[in-house]
Amino acid sequence: MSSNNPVNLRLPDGSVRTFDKPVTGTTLAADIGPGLLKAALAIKVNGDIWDLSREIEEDSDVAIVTKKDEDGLELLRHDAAHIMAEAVQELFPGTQVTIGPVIENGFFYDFARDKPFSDDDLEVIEKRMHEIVKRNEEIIREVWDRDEAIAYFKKIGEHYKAEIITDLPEGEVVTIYRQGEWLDLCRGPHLPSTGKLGDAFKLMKVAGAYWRGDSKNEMLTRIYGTCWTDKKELKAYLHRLEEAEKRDHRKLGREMDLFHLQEEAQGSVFWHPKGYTMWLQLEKYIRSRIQEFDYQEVKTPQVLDSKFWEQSGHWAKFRENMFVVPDETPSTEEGAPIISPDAKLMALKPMNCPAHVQVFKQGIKSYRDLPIRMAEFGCCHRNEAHGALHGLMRVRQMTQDDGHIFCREDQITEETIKFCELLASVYRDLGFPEFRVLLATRPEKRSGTDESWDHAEKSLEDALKATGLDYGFAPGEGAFYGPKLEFHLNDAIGRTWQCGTLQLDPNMAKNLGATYIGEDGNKHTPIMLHRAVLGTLERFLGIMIEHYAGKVPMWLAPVQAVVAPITSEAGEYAQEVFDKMQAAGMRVELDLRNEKINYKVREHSVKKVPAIIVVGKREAEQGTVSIRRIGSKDQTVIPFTEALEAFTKEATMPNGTA
RNA sequence: GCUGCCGUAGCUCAGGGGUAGAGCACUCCCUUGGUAAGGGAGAGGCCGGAAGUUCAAAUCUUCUCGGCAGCACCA
Repeated sequence: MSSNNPVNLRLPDGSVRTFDKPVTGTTLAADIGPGLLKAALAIKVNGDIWDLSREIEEDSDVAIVTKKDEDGLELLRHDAAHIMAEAVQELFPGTQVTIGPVIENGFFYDFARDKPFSDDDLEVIEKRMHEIVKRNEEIIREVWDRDEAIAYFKKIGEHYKAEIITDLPEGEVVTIYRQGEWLDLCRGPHLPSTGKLGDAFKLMKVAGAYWRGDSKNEMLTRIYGTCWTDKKELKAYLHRLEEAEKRDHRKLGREMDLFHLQEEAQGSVFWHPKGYTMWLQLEKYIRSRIQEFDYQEVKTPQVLDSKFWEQSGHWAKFRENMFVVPDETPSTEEGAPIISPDAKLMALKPMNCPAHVQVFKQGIKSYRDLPIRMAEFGCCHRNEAHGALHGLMRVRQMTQDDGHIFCREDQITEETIKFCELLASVYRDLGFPEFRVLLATRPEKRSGTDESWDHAEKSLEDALKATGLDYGFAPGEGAFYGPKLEFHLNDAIGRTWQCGTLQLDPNMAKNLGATYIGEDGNKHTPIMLHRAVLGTLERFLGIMIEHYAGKVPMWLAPVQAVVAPITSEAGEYAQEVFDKMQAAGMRVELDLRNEKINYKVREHSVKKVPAIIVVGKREAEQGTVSIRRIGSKDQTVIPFTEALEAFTKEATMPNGTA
């Protein structure tokens, strides 16, 4: 078998096969067996995924990639994007292609076209994709000269592609993939032919997306698709999506009668009694937690003079997100403008920090006073873009579980560790043992010098390292006054939302003239740590509703139990049970309606009441209750006194507060 | 804010150039029924708003407001 230039390929099981040159992934797969040759999508060479047709020149560790591998699925999705692009360009000549990456569960491709695609186009495109798969076009990798490639794409009117190649780092190999008549610039790797994609894909939706993610650039039209290894998985995915939609907090909010939104107060929540009960419970819990961590709660003004915001830097960096309020008596004169053009301006606070600095500034502070941990359930208003609003997750009026830690430079690490400790234990208590941490660095629009940012970013990262948490980066995502840690949680359909945050701010206290007297007797500017554990009560409740699909823990549930007699015969006993539970401090309802027990059970189940307590003649005679828990079809019959004890225990907050 | 889609009773949705329908919810009546919808009767909308085309518009056109998804922005 060996010859002058043999290539040794070592398989994952450790066995080595030797081939004469030229050798490719296809050679290897064919050598192993016809079944694998058919299933092969690509080959992993020393950890990198290569096309099957690419020649392997040296001895390597290899593995054939099939659909069953995670890498294989990614290949399928990537090729689905390419095949979609081919279909689009066949059907809509003149459309330019830009980028088409793999994303979670699928792929997308951004196109430039005068008229954006509509939902109706998707069907046609999808049909053509299936045809391209049937054609089973061979996919061929070619290495092109950079300048030739640029010239070529310019010539055929693909200006975005030409721009992409132009911006490739020097020395990067320009590879082109050909499938049938069509070709695209791509790093690869790809399947050997379009037929390997199969039919487990579906185009999902059209959306606009800015070229290079910048709203100053032109908007492209993006087509999203999903792609799986087989139809069964595709179906399962679509089913999962449907199920997730049932957990949408906006839907559950209506069904459970928690809150509503209406256009006269866009982005601001009307909390109903039940929703506000949850709010109050959560607030009570977090309040007791911050007390435990030595925070002092304050309450500061809602409307402040614009000159105040000028000082804080908000006027320059944040004004477009602020609600401005004229400080003037509105004119009642017919036809006259309500507010004169030279009215003095105030603004609703978008953040609590400048107000907290004012509290700090009252009286002289010593270094011995630090750290000062000031907390506020601060109601803030931000004029968010219409398109950004989203149920409870993104609102215009929000209540943060805000806090500012005024500390010395040398206290940053300890305070960061303490905060992360608090946050992690709160998240654990609330059902989120896992969360994502990101370090967000300096944005384009910022105040403060580069030196102060260098320093702030470094000390925040050092402090973060000291917490031992795993973290990633969010470049350019910091607040305008400082870098921040972001703590993210997911909603029902996997979108991630920033909840908790810790922001290191070396600038604001200085801008607002806050100082303390140091050990040396001189004035120093305190460091401010802006921090929120939940982030906002609105968003966090939204996340919790989705996380628990409405079936929140009993301590948080607006109605903890419903007592439902089977017939009026047990009405008196039901009343007695109800009274005792209420007297024990539980949020309980009594359902005496003349309805069948089936009907009552169904209704309270839909409302996600944690416990339905059914009582009939038997229970009345024996002093028991029949308990049906939400999410279960079983019932347990136990003595009422026992049940009450268990319920009161369960209704206790995670940290033991009643 | 940008792109696409959508906007009919409280909710979910059907209809579609000749002045509007279903199920659930609501009100009343019958039913006292053992763990996710018992039966009957009734009330409720002028079809997001404005303008236009037409003998005639919820149905077509334009504009506008709002919702949803994505993008951008952000807790």
